[in-house]
Amino acid sequence: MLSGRRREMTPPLPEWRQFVLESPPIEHIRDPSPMTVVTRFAPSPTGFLHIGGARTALFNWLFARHHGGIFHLRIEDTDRVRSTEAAIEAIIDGMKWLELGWDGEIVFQFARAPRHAAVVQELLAAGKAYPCYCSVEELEEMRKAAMAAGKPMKYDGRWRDRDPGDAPAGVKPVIRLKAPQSGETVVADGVQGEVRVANEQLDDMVLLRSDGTPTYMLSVVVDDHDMGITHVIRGDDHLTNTFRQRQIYDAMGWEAPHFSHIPLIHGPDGAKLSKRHGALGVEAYREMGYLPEALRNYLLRLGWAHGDDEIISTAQAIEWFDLPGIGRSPSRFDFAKLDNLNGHYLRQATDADLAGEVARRLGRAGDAAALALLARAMPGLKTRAKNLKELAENAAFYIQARPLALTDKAQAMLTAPEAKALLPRLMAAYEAEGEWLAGKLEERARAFAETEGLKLGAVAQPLRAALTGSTQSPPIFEVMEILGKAESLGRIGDTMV
RNA sequence: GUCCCCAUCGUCUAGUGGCCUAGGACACCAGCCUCUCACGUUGGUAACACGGGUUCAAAUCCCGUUGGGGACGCCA
Repeated sequence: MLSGRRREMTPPLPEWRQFVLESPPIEHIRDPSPMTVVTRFAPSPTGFLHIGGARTALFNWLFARHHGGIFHLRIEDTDRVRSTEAAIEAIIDGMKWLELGWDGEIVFQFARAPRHAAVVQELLAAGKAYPCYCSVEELEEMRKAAMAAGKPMKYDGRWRDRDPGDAPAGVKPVIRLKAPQSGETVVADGVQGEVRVANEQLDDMVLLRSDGTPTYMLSVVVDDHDMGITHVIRGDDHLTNTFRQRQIYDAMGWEAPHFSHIPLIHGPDGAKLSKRHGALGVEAYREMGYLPEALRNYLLRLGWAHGDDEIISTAQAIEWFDLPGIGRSPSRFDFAKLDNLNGHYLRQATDADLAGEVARRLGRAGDAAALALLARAMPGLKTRAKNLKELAENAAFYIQARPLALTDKAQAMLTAPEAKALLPRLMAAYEAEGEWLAGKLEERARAFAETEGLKLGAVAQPLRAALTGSTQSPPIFEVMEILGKAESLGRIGDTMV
């Protein structure tokens, strides 16, 4: 494993750069203890950390934490064209926001390319790999012909046993694995069970590109082996890749890790997740006002179950998480359920934390007075919002400067003759109030309504419009207490000009 | 085209042959609470894709059909 000592020696560079500088690419970092569970999350930095990746990361993290093991983050940046630093940062920010901490330094796959190439040299020396000089045109023809003939689309192995002397001049070969041509390859999957495929279906995969860089198929195997990964938990889309990877493990005589392929997440329409529905980066969920603990709980329940339990704290999840609990069928992303869960965690959050978040969203981060006011208002506010964005919108009236902006409905209510007649007298009654407490204020409103021959609602609604600028708000007498006498009377007065 | 995987209420799921006239949660509908909107609470609608087997007994096991998904790159 990666040692803690190395971390202390690292220069003050961005955390995610450290491994690149510190790690000698050709080095075995296999954990000496075979009993320790080691998992990893290995995204490719070609985009943000999307929701499916976040769930994969969560499962790996939970599994490692459950077993007191190690969880690594590995950036699969071997595609130099599509990998970007912005994507790397987005992934790291996403992991941090979700509070999925990794152990050791981040492993950058591209930095280990020399090690990957060295493994291929071993394979070549052992006669388990060979150079192939096929052109992309030839390959394309092969695929077309195979499809037309109703056969699997694969490379036909024409350079497998050919004399290297036949090599066309000036062509750099790729290196392919000399894969078994008969029999079958079996994978015992932790989720899908035993899965097998006939080796005739598989072709001799490319290990090293003609420019000498390793392919994904090779890199994952070498890195997972070198990092001592014991359990690979990843998306279902890798299930068929596993057969090929298995062949590399076998060729090297390495023990393969235990695989678990979790079903993919689909959009609400059952189709592949697109940007239209859930395939947003986790930062988009943060922006929408979802809490990391809510998202974790939601993602956990999407594809994993522990009986009828729905609300599962992270501590509880670590205690309970296991492979048998993972479902085998794909699931759809459902914002309604996420909203419900988020509402739950929102109500659970402390008023101070919420006030801070709201103040930030309203551009009043450092405003101590606003913070204090919001914190006091939070109990009434947090049952009425399902996310932080909504919470901030609903809280805005508390800290807005007079005169208040009014919604159309509030405006209509205040311009109605009944209200115009009512408010001045009600205001006069409140000016006499000495104890500015919700209970007292309500008593006074009730008494006032009775003498006027009105229902309480007929008094409370205009009051609400005047004090909050809206027809919906927390209990209005609670609002008055929090706002204070001066501000309350001021707002009522504003409606009479 | 070839191979692989999947299939319980609208959605997430419980269920590992009898405890299931299928349970929970979200959503939805109705009631209660109530100064609005929420929260909370009570109740309700709603599913084992289809067809064959195996068995005394099948949502659960087997086969097929249909439907969905995934993989077949010198992408990851």
